[in-house]
Amino acid sequence: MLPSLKSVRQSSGKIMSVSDKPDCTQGQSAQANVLHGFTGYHLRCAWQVVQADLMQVLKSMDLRLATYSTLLLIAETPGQRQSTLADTLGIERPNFVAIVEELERRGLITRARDLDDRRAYCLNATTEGLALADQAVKACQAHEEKLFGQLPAEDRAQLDRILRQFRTLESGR
Amino acid sequence: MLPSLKSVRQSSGKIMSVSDKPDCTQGQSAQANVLHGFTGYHLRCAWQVVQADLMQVLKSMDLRLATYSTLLLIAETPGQRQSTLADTLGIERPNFVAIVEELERRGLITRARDLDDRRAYCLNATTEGLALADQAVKACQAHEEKLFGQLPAEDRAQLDRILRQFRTLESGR
DNA sequence: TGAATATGGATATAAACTATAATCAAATTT
DNA sequence: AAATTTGATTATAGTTTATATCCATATTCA
Repeated sequence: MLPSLKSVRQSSGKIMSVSDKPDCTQGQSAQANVLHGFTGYHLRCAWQVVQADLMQVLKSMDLRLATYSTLLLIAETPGQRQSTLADTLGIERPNFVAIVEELERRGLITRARDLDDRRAYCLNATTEGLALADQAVKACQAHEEKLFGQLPAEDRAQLDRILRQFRTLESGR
Repeated sequence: MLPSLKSVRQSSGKIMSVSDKPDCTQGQSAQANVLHGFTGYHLRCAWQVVQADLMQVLKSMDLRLATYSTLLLIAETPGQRQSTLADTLGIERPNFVAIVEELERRGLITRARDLDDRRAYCLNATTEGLALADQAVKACQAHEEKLFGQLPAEDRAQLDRILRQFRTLESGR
């Protein structure tokens, strides 16, 4: 999706320095990267680190971020319709079809026709699905501990609080 | 890339409740979403908000996240090679070619053969490229103010500090 | 020196993810 | 009853990311 910007080289050179002639002085290694002045950049870097590890964890259960969050949501709120779930997850309905089909094929969820509206399906997790969801959540908790456990408990709590507040402020826009 | 999980519905139901028979009780609306217990989830949501707005801002200058960060890096560290830049940005070299070609085609950067290694190019920003980079940075600063300006200054500083520390801890792994 | 190997850049290609238009059946509206 | 809307689906295209291969130049080393 996006360049990862993992380890942006540091630069000491002046920002936006003009160079008329081809400048091939490599390894001059800059010290001040403008991006480092952006909170958004740090958010991105942090999420990238988390995502990379998370995808590894989920891969061991043959789950992707999309199938994981879908399975979890169905397990938590049984009986919901596909379109409702897709909206909740912010996934386009057409793209959601394949995800649901995969989960059903793997016996993790069931699709039952809604008696009140025969066009709609009601999605529910099977026993196996619930078990996998449970297992996945535990794995993700361990993953979170591994990643964020290094932060001082105080900072970790602050981070959570501030991110929550940010979202609250933004959603009311 | 991933489901956005924008507005995960809240649930009050017990987590992982088993449902043997098709449960079509819609709108039961859950209160406790396991995902809300994960810092990684909040990071993701926050980044999504920032990203969406950022892309809008860049779009007005006909830039994407990839071209924006590439242009900025070239402007800051002139004379670097393509492969070095690609590595720095975490972009696969083959995918980087099109990005560089676009920037060159638009007259924002130049590619000069390295005299020491005639296989390599040295990338430099043109005057127009530097101007656009400057403009883009200013636009992004405004965007940051708009988004994070609502947070208490104290929280904003904390957020920055903690995210930086997180990255430092993770990079030493 | 000359053959083997490595590297910078490019091409081709595939997989994954995201987005839009259109279809079908069932529901709702007028 | 006709027109419109909605849940689910199909078809399709655009975007991003990843891998294998190729060419030309550099480097290594027998």
